[in-house]
Amino acid sequence: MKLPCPIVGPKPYHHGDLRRALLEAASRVLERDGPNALSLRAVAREAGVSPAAPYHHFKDKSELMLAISEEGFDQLYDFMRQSADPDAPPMERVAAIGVAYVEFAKAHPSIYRVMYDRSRDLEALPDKAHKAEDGAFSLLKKAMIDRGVVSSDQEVDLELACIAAWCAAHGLAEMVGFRQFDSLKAKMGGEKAFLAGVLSHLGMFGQARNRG
Amino acid sequence: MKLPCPIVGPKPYHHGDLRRALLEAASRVLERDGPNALSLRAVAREAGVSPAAPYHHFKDKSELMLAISEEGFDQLYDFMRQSADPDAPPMERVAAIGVAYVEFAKAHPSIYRVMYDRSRDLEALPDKAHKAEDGAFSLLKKAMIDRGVVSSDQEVDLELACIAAWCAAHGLAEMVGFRQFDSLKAKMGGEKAFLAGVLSHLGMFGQARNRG
DNA sequence: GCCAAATCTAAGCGTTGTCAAGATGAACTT
DNA sequence: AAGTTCATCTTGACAACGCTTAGATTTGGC
Repeated sequence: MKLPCPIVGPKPYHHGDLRRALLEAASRVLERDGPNALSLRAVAREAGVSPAAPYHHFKDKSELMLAISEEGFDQLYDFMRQSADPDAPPMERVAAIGVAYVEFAKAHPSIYRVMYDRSRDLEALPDKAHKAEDGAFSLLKKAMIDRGVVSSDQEVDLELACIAAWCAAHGLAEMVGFRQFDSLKAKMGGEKAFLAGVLSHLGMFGQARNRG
Repeated sequence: MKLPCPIVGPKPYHHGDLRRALLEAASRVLERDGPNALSLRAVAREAGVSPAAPYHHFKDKSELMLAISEEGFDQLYDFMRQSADPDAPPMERVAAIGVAYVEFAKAHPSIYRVMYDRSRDLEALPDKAHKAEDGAFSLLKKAMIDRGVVSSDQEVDLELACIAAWCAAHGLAEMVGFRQFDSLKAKMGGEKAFLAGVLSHLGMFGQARNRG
């Protein structure tokens, strides 16, 4: 019984494309049962294959997780790009990128967990996400250049500004859901206002900083 | 064979104080074998008891991890406090707190991992770390007040500034070790300069922002 | 049509978190 | 001082996990 899968990549043997199917199964498990339930066996079960089948497409569990993580970074980049209107003023564009980053993490918390669990294990972001010419990092870099944040040492300072922005967005993305902030969110009239308020305090995102 | 443990709390029965011993064993395992090796059984093994013994002191694994996490936040606070000279200018004090935060995470990466793995699972920081009158968060708050960052809506804006700072420090702490930044660190002449550079871009830490 | 390679299954190893049942020994009662 | 109580710890077991090996099955190339 061969599954009809006309858009086959380099691995259209028995199953059709088990590698692709596993990644989609993983995504389903992640959305349904959360990141703690994402075991290699659970993914295989969800895809309808034996627990050992994934080992023909991924060296071990951590390589599967890495692939899931990389897909997540791709999706994150897509969302950031489509949120950053290239015709908008650079200031707004940078802010839009920051908001998009945090909103993605909030909309897909399980994926985001896996993305950074892997990155912390490997002590690096996926090269695809960071180095790629059309990756998320270079999107931010271009917006930063347009905004003109550089000072004396342009090359280094630009890089630093982007890294600082990424770190700030990541920290906020991981902590924005913490219950300690609930009362403040309520006091501000919603999480959206809270988010904008915090971002306004983070240098590179904040045109709102001198509004008070 | 009773262990001599004169400073007994409410549980000085067979072992002496297994709860304390387990936390110390966990700390040893963490430093020696890293966060991925921190299993309930490994901790019990390190403490020299059976795998089921911890269940008389912790409801389940996640409660053990939470206790470890809370101890970590205590240590973090101690380090932040002793790094923030109360007689220093408020500006420097805030910056010192930020540097201390990141340096703690860098010095004890395994503990820091457990601290935030638990927090993410529970979607909250330990109440002890956040609410306590003498906790790390209120230390930051006081320094922020002295520095005078508040704008129109003082109460809310102060809270936002502290949250933003915490998020930024956390993001930086988790990402500062990523290998993608190695070349930039080298170009800047060391990780210390890199760290200061990034912090200077993060609004609430940066008196260096207008130095360029 | 056949062979070699690729793919998947079956079975099993060692480990993990967790639980129920029993052994142990300190503390309280009388 | 003996016996009871009860928190503490051990033993043994279970299901689920990551991973490995051996074998069955299908595919593509000759």
